[in-house]
Amino acid sequence: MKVTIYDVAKVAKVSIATVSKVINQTGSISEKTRNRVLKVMEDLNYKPSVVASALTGKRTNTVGLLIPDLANPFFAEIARSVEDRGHEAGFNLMICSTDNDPDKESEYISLMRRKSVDGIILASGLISDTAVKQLIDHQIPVAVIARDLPVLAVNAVLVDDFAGGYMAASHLLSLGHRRIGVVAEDLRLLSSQERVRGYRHALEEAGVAIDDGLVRVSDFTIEGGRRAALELLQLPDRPTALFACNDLLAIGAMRAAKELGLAIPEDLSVVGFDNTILAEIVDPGLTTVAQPIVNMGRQVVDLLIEEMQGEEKPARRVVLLPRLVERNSTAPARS
Amino acid sequence: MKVTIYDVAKVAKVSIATVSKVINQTGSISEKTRNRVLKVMEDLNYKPSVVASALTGKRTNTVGLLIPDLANPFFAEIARSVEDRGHEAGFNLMICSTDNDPDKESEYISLMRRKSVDGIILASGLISDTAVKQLIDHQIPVAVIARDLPVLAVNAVLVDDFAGGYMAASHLLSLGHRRIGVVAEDLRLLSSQERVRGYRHALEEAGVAIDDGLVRVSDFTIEGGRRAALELLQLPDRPTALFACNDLLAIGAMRAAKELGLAIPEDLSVVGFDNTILAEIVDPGLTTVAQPIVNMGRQVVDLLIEEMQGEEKPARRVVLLPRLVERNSTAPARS
DNA sequence: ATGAAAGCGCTAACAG
DNA sequence: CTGTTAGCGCTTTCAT
Repeated sequence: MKVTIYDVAKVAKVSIATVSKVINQTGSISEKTRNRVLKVMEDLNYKPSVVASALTGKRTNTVGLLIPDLANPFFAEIARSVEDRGHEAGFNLMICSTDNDPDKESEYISLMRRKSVDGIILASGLISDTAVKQLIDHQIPVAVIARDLPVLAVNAVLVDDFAGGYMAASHLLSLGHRRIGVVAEDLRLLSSQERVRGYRHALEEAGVAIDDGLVRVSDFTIEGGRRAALELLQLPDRPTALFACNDLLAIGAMRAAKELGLAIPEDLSVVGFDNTILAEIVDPGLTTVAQPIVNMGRQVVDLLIEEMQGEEKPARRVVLLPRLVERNSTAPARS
Repeated sequence: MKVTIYDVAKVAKVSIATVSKVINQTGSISEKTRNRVLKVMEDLNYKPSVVASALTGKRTNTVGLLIPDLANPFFAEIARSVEDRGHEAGFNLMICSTDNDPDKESEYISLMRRKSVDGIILASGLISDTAVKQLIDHQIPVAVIARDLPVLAVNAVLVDDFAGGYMAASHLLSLGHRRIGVVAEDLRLLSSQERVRGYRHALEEAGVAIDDGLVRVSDFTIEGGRRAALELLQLPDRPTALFACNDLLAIGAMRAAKELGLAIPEDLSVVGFDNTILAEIVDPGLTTVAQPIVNMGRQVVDLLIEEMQGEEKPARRVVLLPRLVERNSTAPARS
């Protein structure tokens, strides 16, 4: 059978309270007793039950992480950085992939509550405001990463998506491109809207007319990016550059170009977003707007921890600046 | 405050036992009472505490997943497939990245026990036999994926690594290559050894002399693969083909080739292992030995579930056959 | 069909 | 410094 605090107490000839105290380093215990208890715990290979201690109101030392898709390198990298920081802070991650499905999101949030996680980190997209509000109302620490929930007072860390879109477009403009297509993610995501807005702003600023036909909405997959790009590239007056709102889409766009016999960057420039490992690996290397993933991971965890410690600070939004990483998928427009 | 079973009982004017019974669909409850209780649970937005119910001996509906690195696409894909199947079966994943560090592995295993997971899936490499044996002794369901622990009676699903290595080498041999280098993973991993053994076997069978200098051990990173390949490619009589024991290493090898001005596949053929998304994305497309990741994920979960249901079947090893996916990184050797 | 009560393993007063 | 005891929220006999 499982060895419990009672077993330890019995063998060490003390009360369970004493054992509890040495486990938690609370109260005051004589050196001698402590060592005896410690030894017995060792001998019996005793592992205090987190479940039991949680029931008395202590932490579970696990936090939930909701992301759209673990198999998507961007989110896998986010998850890893959150995990690392979490490990330092002493907790584990319960990870759930939602596929950006609001039903799954609600289901998982509810599940996390039932499992008494100490907090929840949200990277998944469409979470309904009410679901999040419920968490807040129930005092469950929440922090958001790589997504914005502007209406709610929630701790969040994200990049300036507007600036990112602006940087991408400006880069292409500075290379002389004038017809710049966009392969956007699901526009229900605020971050997507912002990226497109940044793009638009750059164009306006440069005095380039905006052609709404040049913006195509896609899903989150390479295949989706490919299809959207295919449409754009078969337009009568095809764009000479494409801004894809994430690296996966950008790769799909590169595929589309290849199919149509367009060379990158000679015939078509492409810029992505995220700077995942994929951007580094495709050929030609993908010029992309980098999110500081590791840093973002650290920061959400830190925000969450503050919250878990009950500090009643007002919610903060940490907005990091993205950075353009130039590789070889962009070049001057042909004159 | 949190709403408990007592609150529900009070409002519904029944005992907590009755509420418990409607929650768990046990005992027999009149239609009328059931509906009343259900309604109250709804109204109060009551969520039964998994922690409390676990303390009474029921499942936590969470299983631990130990992998080397969540940011590694192969393991991220494994994790996702395990998660999906787990979701169907009603449980969540607690995911831990171990970096193949035995200390972390033990630490995490111990932690999972403290947290009363219902079972553990191991994909991490070096887990000491004693750690696993402890789990088995304590009747904790364990299943292994993509790794072999041959000494122990543990449920496992893995590909035939030997066959995979053999396929990779045979493919290169059939293209006329005779000097075939190997970029191996950490040889403490049985799977690595097997892949190399398969390679050796293919060479022997083909009557090609084996040159141990052609096998370089690396870590799990692109950079490691690059370095190892660089050494191999600078050998006086350099290999015309490379077998890299995973896709990441293969990509490193491709980088090395590029640095040395070698064209792939004209000057150098490269084959990888795993068939992650990376193999599809690099240019040229990487010929690689595919592991049926999704299928593997399903199968471990199913094995684990059998175990959790207490079926005292002897441990099974499901060995799947890998499959060579030919892309454009391999070509006939120059004559 | 329903309820009373004894735990599950641990924590936290409180008493001594 | 150490022990007694009352919960934490739920499950499960066992009565009724």
